[in-house]
Order: sequence, then C-alpha cells, then structure tokens
Amino acid sequence: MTSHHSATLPIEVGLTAAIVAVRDDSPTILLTHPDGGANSALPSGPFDPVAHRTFEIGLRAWVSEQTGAPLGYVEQLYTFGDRGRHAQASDREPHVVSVGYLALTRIGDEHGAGQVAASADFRLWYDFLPWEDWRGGRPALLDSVILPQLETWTREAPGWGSTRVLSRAERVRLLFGGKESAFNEENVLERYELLYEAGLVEEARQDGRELQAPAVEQIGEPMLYDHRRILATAMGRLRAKMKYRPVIFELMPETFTLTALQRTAEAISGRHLHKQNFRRLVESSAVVEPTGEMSHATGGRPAALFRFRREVLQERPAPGLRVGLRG
Amino acid sequence: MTSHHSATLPIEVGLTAAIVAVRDDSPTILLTHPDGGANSALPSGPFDPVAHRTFEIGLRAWVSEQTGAPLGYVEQLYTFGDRGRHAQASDREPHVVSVGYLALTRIGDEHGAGQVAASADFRLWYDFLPWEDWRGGRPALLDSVILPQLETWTREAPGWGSTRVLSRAERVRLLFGGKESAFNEENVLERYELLYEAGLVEEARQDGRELQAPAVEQIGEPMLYDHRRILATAMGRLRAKMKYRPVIFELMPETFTLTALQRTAEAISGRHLHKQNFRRLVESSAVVEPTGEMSHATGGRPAALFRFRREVLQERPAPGLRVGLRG
DNA sequence: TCAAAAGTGTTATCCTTACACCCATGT
DNA sequence: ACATGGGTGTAAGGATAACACTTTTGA
Repeated sequence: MTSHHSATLPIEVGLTAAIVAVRDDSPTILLTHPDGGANSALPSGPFDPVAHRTFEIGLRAWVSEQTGAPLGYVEQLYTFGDRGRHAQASDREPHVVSVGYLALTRIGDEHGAGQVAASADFRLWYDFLPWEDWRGGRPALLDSVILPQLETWTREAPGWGSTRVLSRAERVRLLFGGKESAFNEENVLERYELLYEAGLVEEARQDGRELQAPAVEQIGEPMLYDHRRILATAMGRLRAKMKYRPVIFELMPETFTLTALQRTAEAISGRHLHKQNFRRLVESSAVVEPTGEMSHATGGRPAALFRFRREVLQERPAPGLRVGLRG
Repeated sequence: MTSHHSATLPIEVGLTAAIVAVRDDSPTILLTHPDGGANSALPSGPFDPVAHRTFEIGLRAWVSEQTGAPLGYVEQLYTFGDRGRHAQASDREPHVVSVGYLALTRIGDEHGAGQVAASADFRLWYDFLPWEDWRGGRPALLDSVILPQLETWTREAPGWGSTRVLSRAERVRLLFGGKESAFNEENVLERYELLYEAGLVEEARQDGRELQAPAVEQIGEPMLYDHRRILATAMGRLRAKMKYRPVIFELMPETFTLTALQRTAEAISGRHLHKQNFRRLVESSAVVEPTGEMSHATGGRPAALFRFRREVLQERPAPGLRVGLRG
C-alpha cells in the first residue's frame, strides 16, 4: 500500500543530531546558532534520498561538512512529526518531520574533533535540562522552583486519579521523585514533556500554548524548534544504553584511569556513583584491561591507565557498565 | 535550520503498523493483501499533516478505518528510509519513508475487534520469522537449513575478525547462538537483517541483491516492501518491553488464569518459561490480583482467575513481567 | 607530614534459579 | 483410581550495596 499514496502537503524530512562529547568531566552537546545570535539549535539538515542512500549516511555527511566533528557511534532515536511543535511561520510552508539521532564524539581528539566550525560550539547539556543533574545531590531548583510550580499545575486538574489514566499529581510524583518513589534518571524525555505540558518551558510559549499564570520564570535554557525535546530523548537513551552496551568508551580517550571513566559515567547518568563498587564492577566485567602505564596527573597517588577491551564485543552479548542504583 | 530546507525529490511519509494479537496461545499479526492475492503486507497508510495532528492520531484513524481493529497500546518503533529497501517501481516515484509502529489489540473482544475487514486477517507471526519460535526447543530449521547456509556465507569473507568490526562468523554465533553463546530472543531485527545480508530471505532478491548461489530455499514467508523488517523490529521491541512494562495485559482478556498469562508470555518471547518461577514472579510483583472466580475450562483442577491491577502504574516505576533466563 | 586520590577486603541482603512436592477436579 | 493441570515451600548461588581500611604520591 505504502507506494500508492499521494501526499496532500509537501513533507520535508529533517535529520537532527544530538552530538554528545565529554569535556572536563561534564557532558556537552554540539550546538549551532542558525540566526547568528544567542539562540541555540542542534545541527540539522535535510534528508536528500538522491544524494544519500540512508539516513545515517546523510547525517554523517551533513554533520561532518557543517561542524567538522567526526561522529563515532550513531543511533536513531525517534521521529517527531507533530504539527505545532516546530514553530513554523505559516501553514503554507512544508511540514517538517524530524528524525532525531544520537551521536557520540570526542572533543579535541587526534582525528580533528574540537576543530569544529566557528558557528558551532559545545555547551553543557545540563544548561538546558538542569533538573537532570543529580551529581551533587538533589538539584536545588527542584524544590525551589519546579515542584512548587508543578504543584499549582496539578491543582488545576486534580480529580483524574482513575486507574486507567494517571493524574497530574501521580505523574509528577513518578517522574520527579517524592518520598517513597525514586528519581529514575532514564525518564528524561517524560520529564521534559511534562514540563512542556505544564507550560514551564519556553518552547511551550513559542508553540502557542498558554503559559501558566502568573508567567513565572522559565526553567532551563531553551532551544529553537523542538530541539530540546530531541536532546531530552538523546539523554534518556544514552543513560539507558550505557548500562548494557559499551557506548561510553566512544566518549573516552584511548587510555584513561578508572576515576576518569567513573566521572564520565556520572556525567552521563547525572548521578553520583559509589567508587568502590564502580571499580569492582568495571574490573570484574572485563570490559577494560590495564595498559601497564600510570597517570601522574591526578594530584594524589598515580592511577593505573586502562583501555577498552574491544574483544568483549565478540565475547558477551550485553557488555555495558551495569551501574545499578548505587553504581 | 530545519525549516529552511528545500527537498530535491518528493518525499512521502508512510505510517506502517505491526498490529499484534494473541489467538489460541499463539502470537498473530494483522495483514492486508494490497494486490488482492497471496502477498502479505502490514496495514499502512500515508501521513497527512493537514488531517492529523500527530503520527499516532493518523495511524489510529487509518487502521481503524481500514481494518476495524481497535488499537490499544501504540508505540513508535523506528523510521526506515533506505533507498533500495522498498521495491519502488522507478526512481521518478516519490521516495517513501516508513515510520513503523507497534500496536496491540485483542482478537474478538467485545469492542469489535475480530470483525476486521474482509481484506485483512490475522496470521501467525512465526510463519514469517520461523527461527524465532523456541517454545518447543531449538527450531529444527536452524540446524537443517539456516546455519548450513550461513556457514557458506561466512566462508565468503572469513578474515574480518579484527577487534573493531565483527566477522561474519562472529555475528552468526552471537545472534543465532552456539555452544558457548546463548540465543538472545530480543535480537529479532538483527537476525533478520543478517539473513537479508546473506541473501537468505526473499526480500533481498526483490531489492535487487544477489542471492546466494546456488539459489537455495528461502526461509520464512516473505512480505511486501520492507514490512517483514518492521515485523522483526516490532517483535524485538515487544519482547524487550514486556519485561519492564505491563504491556502484555493489552493482549489478555479482562480476566485470565495464570497459565493463560504464561502461555501469552511464551508466545511473545518465543521461549518456554518455568512454571513455578513464573507464577511466583507474577504473584509477588503485584501486577495481578485474584478475582475470586474460578475457571473450570482447564481440563484438570480449576484455576483461579486474575485481573491486571492497573494501580501498579501509579505504584511502581517499571512494572513488567521480569522474566529472566528461565522465567 | 599531611592532603588527596588510588586501590583492596569483607559482609549482609536480596533476587534469581532450581528442585521437590502437594492439591483439586473431571472422567 | 488416575490423569491433568493448579498451586506451594524451600534451599543454593550469585549479584548488589554498604561498610571500613590501606597505599602511594605531590606539595
């Protein structure tokens, strides 16, 4: 059937990439500034089926050309097609469908990353989703700003607590954590979408949604179009994936100390991890091997350097960093 | 950036649904026959952004209109856009991008399912991916047909065993299981794609790929376009998802026995599950509650009837059937 | 000598897996 | 009575989480 359709409105497929790297133990994301100003967007380009056989080929070519960043791991996230979530100028413009991708790279590695084009830069991803950074404990703005405002929002429609549909209050508690329920760091997208629904992020205003009255301070730095939603999707996927696939090593240099690996895992997961258990877990899982070299750049006792054991790809079906609740 | 593109070839977005139901303890999928003959395809329709605000709304409307099947759970799977995987008649036709969806429904429930249109029918999904059914132990055609042919294929390019890229033999072993390595039931798509690469499925021929010489028997019933690939994606996703989300109850009637629930879990996962552990796992996880009624239709001792406890959605973050290796 | 970070050992607890067994009903 | 499927108890093993402690360097 699929080949007999005739579209009634031109449709454009945009490939959008959340390109993640780690710098100084913090996760960053590659951004462009399409209007030349302060507004941020993800690198994004059109899919041209004539020039490129697959989405991924198109994406790699496009990103490489525009930002100079060499992509390692690339994974499709989700395809967003909602009308009204892309801030179109008019209804006569083509409808844009965004295929979101997660990509991993290294800043300043020998292959030429770090020399990204002048119009692109790496920014801390927690600038855009600050409530996701629990490395230093529960973020203060949760209790000072987010939960009070969500509280107001839940009171607007309190009675929905049927068993089929979750009430607003139940969604808030399940996603942002409360006394009994924990904060699950993988539900990044769900939290962002809830804040969008509640009118607490700038993008909701741009899409023509009513903001919560009184017009309170917006939470986290906004992005153009629906790109912050794609970033949230990428963050959630990466947090889940690193537990069962060794993707984190795409973000590490060739050799690294176990502490550096732990800092990267913490940067991505947004959680503090337990040092001793993390080390034992990593060493016992055979995903790394010592190089024999030592790093003296640590400030204290020199640390042994390790490298990723690529052979685990052949040995084990799901070799990730199985960081549990306490890592 | 995304809104400034100009496409060079018309692009069409097709919404394609793998609609799953369970009949007589076996998983089935809803199929259409676009050419009126024996060839099968998944229900599929164009996305029209004017008529439908979101993909999901468009998909529900379209499937409901064409097949009469009421969809319960709906989830986006993946977006396929490869040139050359959709059997287009010519290069002048619009390029088709398929957004694949997984949907769950019930056959013959009181809401009108089962009365699907005459042009649509439910077929066993293992007819199309027979190597995925391990309920009765290791499928015979693995050793009689698939592995011998893959063996030939691996010998065509044996030397690739670097640490960066897996060799053909390593991929076969990791995906289809061998002496040391187990068969992971979630990697449905990866197995199908490997068989496609090896030229062992009919779709590879239709897409113009060279089939393995001598032209050996094809494995599993083919589908039109790339729809068997979407089915494989759906099967893998459902097998993974049912372990941490209570999606399986979308396939069950309102009340059911624990054995019926186990048969359904086995139907989806394609594995035999351990009875005692399955029961304890289910009962202790509080996802079901006894109705107090008994079923006398079992042949032996009457079985207690249970229902899904929808409250778990409010209580626990990840309430699935945590079936491990032995369930 | 002291701060700072690396690195090791041990134990309690929970979850998974496996095995053995009893119960209630229809024929 | 016996076949058939329903239902329960318990113990071994492994993984996780939490604890306390020692070692090695640079300043």
